[in-house]
Amino acid sequence: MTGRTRTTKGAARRDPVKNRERILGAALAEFSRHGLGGARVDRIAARARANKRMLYYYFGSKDDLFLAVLEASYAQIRSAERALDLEHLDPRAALERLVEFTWEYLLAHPEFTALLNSENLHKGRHVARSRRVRELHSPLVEMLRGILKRGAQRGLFRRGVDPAQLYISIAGEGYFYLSNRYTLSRIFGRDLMTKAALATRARHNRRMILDAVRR
Amino acid sequence: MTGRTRTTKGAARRDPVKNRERILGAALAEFSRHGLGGARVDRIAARARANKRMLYYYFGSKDDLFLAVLEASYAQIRSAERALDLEHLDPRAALERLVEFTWEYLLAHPEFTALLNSENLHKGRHVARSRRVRELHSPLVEMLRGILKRGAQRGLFRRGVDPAQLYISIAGEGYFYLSNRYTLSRIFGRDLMTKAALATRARHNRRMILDAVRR
Amino acid sequence: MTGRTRTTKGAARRDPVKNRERILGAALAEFSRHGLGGARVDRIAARARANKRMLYYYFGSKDDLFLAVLEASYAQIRSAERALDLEHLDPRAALERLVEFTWEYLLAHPEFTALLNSENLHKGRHVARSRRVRELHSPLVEMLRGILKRGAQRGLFRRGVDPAQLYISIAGEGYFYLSNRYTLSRIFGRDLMTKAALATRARHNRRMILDAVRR
Amino acid sequence: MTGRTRTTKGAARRDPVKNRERILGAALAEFSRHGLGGARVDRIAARARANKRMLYYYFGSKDDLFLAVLEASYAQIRSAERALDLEHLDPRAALERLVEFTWEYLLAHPEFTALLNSENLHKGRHVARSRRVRELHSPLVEMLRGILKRGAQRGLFRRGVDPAQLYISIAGEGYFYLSNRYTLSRIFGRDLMTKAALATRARHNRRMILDAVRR
DNA sequence: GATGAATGAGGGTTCATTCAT
DNA sequence: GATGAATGAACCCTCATTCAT
Repeated sequence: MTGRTRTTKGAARRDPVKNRERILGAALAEFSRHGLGGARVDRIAARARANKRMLYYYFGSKDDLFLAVLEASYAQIRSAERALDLEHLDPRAALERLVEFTWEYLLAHPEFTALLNSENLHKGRHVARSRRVRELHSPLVEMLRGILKRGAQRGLFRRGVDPAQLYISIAGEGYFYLSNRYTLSRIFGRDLMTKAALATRARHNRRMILDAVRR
Repeated sequence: MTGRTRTTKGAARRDPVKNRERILGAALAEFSRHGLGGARVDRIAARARANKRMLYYYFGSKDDLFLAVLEASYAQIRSAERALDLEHLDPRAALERLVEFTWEYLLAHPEFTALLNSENLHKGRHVARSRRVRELHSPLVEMLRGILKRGAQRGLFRRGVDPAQLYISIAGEGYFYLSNRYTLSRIFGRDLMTKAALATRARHNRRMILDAVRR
Repeated sequence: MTGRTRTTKGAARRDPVKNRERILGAALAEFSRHGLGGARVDRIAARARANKRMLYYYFGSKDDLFLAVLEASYAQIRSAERALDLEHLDPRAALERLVEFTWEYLLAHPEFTALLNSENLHKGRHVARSRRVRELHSPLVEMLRGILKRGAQRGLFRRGVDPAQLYISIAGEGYFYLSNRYTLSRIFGRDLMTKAALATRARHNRRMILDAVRR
Repeated sequence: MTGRTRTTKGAARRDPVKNRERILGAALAEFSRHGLGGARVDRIAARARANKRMLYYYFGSKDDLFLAVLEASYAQIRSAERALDLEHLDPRAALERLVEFTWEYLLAHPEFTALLNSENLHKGRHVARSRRVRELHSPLVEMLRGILKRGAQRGLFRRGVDPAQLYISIAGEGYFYLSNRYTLSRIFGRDLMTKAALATRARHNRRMILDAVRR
């Protein structure tokens, strides 16, 4: 008999924080792989090495869990965006960096795209009740506003570009290509996800956005 | 055949073609509303005023039905694309028309977007086994190639624009905005689907694409 | 345009007798492979290259079809039994021949065994309503009676052997071995259906029966 | 633990062992009555006063449940066989006892016969994947071997009788008669299951087997 | 005789969730 | 905090059968 009276079985027991996090991670994987409708509570619990009951204990319901996953995903991308340090770059370089960041984030986080598609399929009914998501507006729009302003002042960019519209274009360039990777690859008859194809697309994106602000 | 009465109970009986079509239409609605995983076979049957068994009689399985819906949707947009008559327009007008068409099609057919998202969530496993989808490549790429060529010859456009990449950008501009309408509206704190917002976006799209080919 | 106005498609159409027979043969295969409960009307129709409706046209129902199959199977074995010509053999040889015939028939017609098992699972409810089956009593019992009598008269066999009981033993020797071939092979850990194993069993059967009538 | 009341609704709740056993018992009844194909999961659940879901919780699938039933049935007969105490009996009495036991077991447990028929109809595909069934070989063969040896040593039985073949004959004598009780009764035109008929058959069996080992 | 289309009931199975401990 | 056992509704699919032609 040691001081431990309880035998744990692999997963960290009696560590609520880690348990919660493991469930959240498992849920992210499941929801992004199968969508909200196709996700299975059992699989989430199994993947998290947690009791199914715990899932309800921590999150209340499948829908609430989905929202929690969404919020965590938004928080993560916002955090990454905030880490961008563009002020010291010249406007063109800053804009390029922003385009690259967006592309690379979507490329590295296909779960995020999948999650957004699920949420929009359900008419945004989860984010609608989330104050947190509402507050997690992207800092990129404001960053863009600053870059555009600096660029215009220096005569590099044309005036009158709407940073919100441009932000949507920046995201859209990557989003459509990456989210629809399978159908597009099938229709074009070639793999859009090869290294070469991705590099080509990244170049195209940069050019598209820079051309959009050209004088 | 005279006008003999028919004892039907709502749906047109003994009209296989129409019954099949009704099922397909109901399935399109259901799949685009709830995704593949969330779609319910019972609801499709009910909406089609058909016996649930008929659905399997005609299509074999839920997955096969989903593929049939996808194929029909692709066929429809391809048909609409083919109806575009751009050769007689000057290159700039032709390009604008093409951008407008794409935007308007996505706007008018949100089911198509939803369907594509579902299919890509499932890694394109349905289109992968469809020869028909493979053959239904968009004529827009070739149209674009022609427009770009004419524009370059006349000195209106720069040379070297890849029509496939540009096609993806044209689609992407509208796709991201419309597909993510709910989350974006929530995050921006304003309705992106008002008449005014849509008009603004349409203008932005046209300009983006025209700027991309500018010399 | 030839004299034929109707195009047939493989199966002999407009030949009711053959169609009926093909259905019966397909049903025999299906029922013996899957049992009454596991048999599928669709598979029978497909195997018979017949329209499913025809099956009902000819036989009325799945149960009636099962009975028809049973009756045909009984008729066939009775016919084979009747073809046995044992009168001119000496009693021992006649008895051996009868044992061999029974063993070989069961070995060659596993469907018959399967059918009987199905029918007995259902408490004989099909044969109960069949006058034909009632009338198709085996001639073997009478043959046996004759053989036993001749053998006893010649002092070869003991008196008082009940031909009905002996008939059941003759059948039982083979039936249990062959009907339970899979479970027995599994439990004994060896294949009971090899040529050698079958020969050994056949020898054993003959000896068992001859020993049973020994003085 | 005091005598606190429990709110159950008929079946003993929260007693996994008993619930599992009740399901197994209900499944045995259903499978032996209707065969594997004809058995209904709903009926099993109803008979077990259990939720249909529990059946899958405990056994995984209908097929797995069928195997569990088979294994339990084999275990039961093996246990009964093992309880036979034949060593102290003289060889002839021991052999008679063994024949009687087999006959009486089959007579008392028609479900076992029905189960075996079902399993063999399906080509033994369940027992094939069961290690447990493989290990549950009958002790009767070894018992028989001992009896035959003792009998031969005392000059009561002939030498060279194969205990495995004889075991199959012992079982076969009863199996065919009892398993085919309905068809045989119909064909013979008399009830084979009356007390008198059964006694006659039991006598016949004993004699058959004893004659088979006679010198 | 023969056919494709249609049907309602029910098949086995799985769902998200909650109970009792 | 944590767990195995339990639940009813609903899932996709298939059944034997019949309709209209």
